[in-house]
Amino acid sequence: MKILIGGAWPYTNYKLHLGHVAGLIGGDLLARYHREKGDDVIYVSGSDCHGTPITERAKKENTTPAEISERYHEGFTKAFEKLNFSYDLYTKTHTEYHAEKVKEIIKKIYENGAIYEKVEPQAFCEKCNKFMADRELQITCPNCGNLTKCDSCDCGYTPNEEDLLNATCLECGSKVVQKDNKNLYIALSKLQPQIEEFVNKNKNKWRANAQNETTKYLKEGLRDRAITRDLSWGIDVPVDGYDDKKLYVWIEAVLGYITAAMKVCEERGLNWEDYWKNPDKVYMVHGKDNIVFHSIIFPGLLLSMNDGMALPDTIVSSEYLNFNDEKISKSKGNAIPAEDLADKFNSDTIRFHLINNGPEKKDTSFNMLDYLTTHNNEIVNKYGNFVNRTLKFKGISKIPVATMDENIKKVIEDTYEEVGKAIEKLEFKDASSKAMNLIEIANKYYDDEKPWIKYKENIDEFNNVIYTCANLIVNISNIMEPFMPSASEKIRKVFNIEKAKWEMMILENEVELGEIEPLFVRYDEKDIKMEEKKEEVKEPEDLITIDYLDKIKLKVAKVIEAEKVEGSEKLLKLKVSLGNEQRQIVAGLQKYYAPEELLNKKIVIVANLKPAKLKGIESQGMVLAAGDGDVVKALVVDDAVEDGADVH
RNA sequence: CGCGGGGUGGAGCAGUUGGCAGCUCGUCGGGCUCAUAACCCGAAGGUCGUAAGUUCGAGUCUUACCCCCGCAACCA
Repeated sequence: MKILIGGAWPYTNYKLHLGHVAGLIGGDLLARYHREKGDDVIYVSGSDCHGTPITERAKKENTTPAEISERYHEGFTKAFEKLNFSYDLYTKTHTEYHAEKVKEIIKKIYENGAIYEKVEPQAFCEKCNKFMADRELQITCPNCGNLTKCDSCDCGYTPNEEDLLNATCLECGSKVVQKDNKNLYIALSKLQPQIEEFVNKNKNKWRANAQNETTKYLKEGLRDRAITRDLSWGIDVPVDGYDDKKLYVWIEAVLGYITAAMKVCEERGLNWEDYWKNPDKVYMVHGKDNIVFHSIIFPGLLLSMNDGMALPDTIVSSEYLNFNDEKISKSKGNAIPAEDLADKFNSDTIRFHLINNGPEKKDTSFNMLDYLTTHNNEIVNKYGNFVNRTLKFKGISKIPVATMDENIKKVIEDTYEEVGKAIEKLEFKDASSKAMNLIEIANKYYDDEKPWIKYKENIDEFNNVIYTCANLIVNISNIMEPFMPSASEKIRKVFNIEKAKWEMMILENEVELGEIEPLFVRYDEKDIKMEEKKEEVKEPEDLITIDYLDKIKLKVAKVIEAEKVEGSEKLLKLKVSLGNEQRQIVAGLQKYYAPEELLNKKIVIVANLKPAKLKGIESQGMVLAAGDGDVVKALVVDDAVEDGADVH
């Protein structure tokens, strides 16, 4: 069987966190399972490097989008390695190869007539000389009165077209104008019947959330979507007249499933078309926020290629993993970087815990204490200990070949079947529980047979029991391979087994037992206490993240008026110019400056500090100053710097 | 009346087409000594968010309400 598995491409503007892993681990589970079955698997993914958020981030950090995305791409790669993801290729969208292949595909779709040009008025900032996306604009929300980005307001209001007429550029603050802009659109509306047919055909193979979400969009009727953006960071548009634009990230990122598979095939001397045009199964593994891109946009592109491409028949979309019952978000500071956790704890048990407690059908919550419980009480105690009590049985140095218990043999066979079935039904939690169940049965068998008594009273019976237990271990390692690959590998080493297989394995030769290391090491509650504390504090007091720094908007302001505040010994009232706006600021500088001393100086202010009233006078910012005691001086900037300039 | 997901023993969850309410952890009691104080057995503990309805029978279907969470499409 030819199996294609595509894991979602994580976006390179933040570290890979446990939420991502919880959604993606299913892909690795499927890949390892199918490989054990002897299927021909191509499992790919990569980092999504392009798009607006990365560009914005780069600007703020005064670096290049390439630097930002590369930094995170490296982190992602390491995190996946540490968690034993078995991608055939983990690449990124910012490669020559991907760009070239994407351009070929888009060109083909354009030539097929499924991509067309449309001219529409769009917000344009004359000062920045560019077209603006909604998220790059701001307005005063007509609903709550606060300043907000134009894609949506915190109060829940979504600005409409009329509201946007008054929008200002988030970057320079000037009012935007409407100007005709041309973009390429993909004609999804025409594909409605084909996509509906595709969805209906595969409905029962998808996770329920994917079915629901997709049906919702289909019900509303598919809309054509722009596939180009006014950006400088991304993949060039392979159509004349679009030199100043790039392809929309989602369009090119999903094509990564194809380009990465092409690359794998190229390296292995295979024909990629054998896979993408005639696979037995195509799995797409991602979180619920990615559903429509995989269930509508990507199939839309595949159909538009009009080239016999297969469609993703199995959509494995997970819900969200929360942390301590809160949504994982970087602003809350509770996004545990996957790499850090993998460094400090056991990657196998992290995998197992995330699968066994994963957000399969609804959001679930992760916390360190639960993880510790899974690690110690489930895996160390049951799995680790079963292996240990068999292989380190006092007094024996080898496992003899004897007679296997028939009941146990049957149970093992059933477990292969049931766990396999559950995995194929995408019920990974159930699969993990059933696999674990075999280990519980193994421990029970051990206790029932009492080998420590048989060892003294009946050596033949003892040999049968210990041989049966050894066979249990070997088969458990096969069944657990998709969940906990490192432990399985350790077991294979002891038994000189080359490869995990999804089938009954019976030992044919006696096994010499050398120095056996424990499969897992127990953690103390103290180990995680440290972790939890650190996470709760979010960041140590003296270290802030770059994200935090981004929140503080520092600007250069020219003092145009300065006077003492009536009835105050400390305060000065200043009027400052930020170029396009003026502000009133009350600062505690009277002791250190005569008002006229400050006039015309260029100082630095915190521009987004919540306004406060001091002595009844509103202060719309804060002056930065240095020193304490008798010497305090405002930060003065060179005259060459423009009023209102960002400080970074 | 924007859309969606969810509320099941102390905790985390499973309950497919309605048919005596299950699993893991934790708690309590007992057993064992091969093993990483691990393993095995037994027990306690739930009026399945609330109210009404359909049905011989509802956690499972219908309606209303309460509470929690997520998403509102040029945002990955």
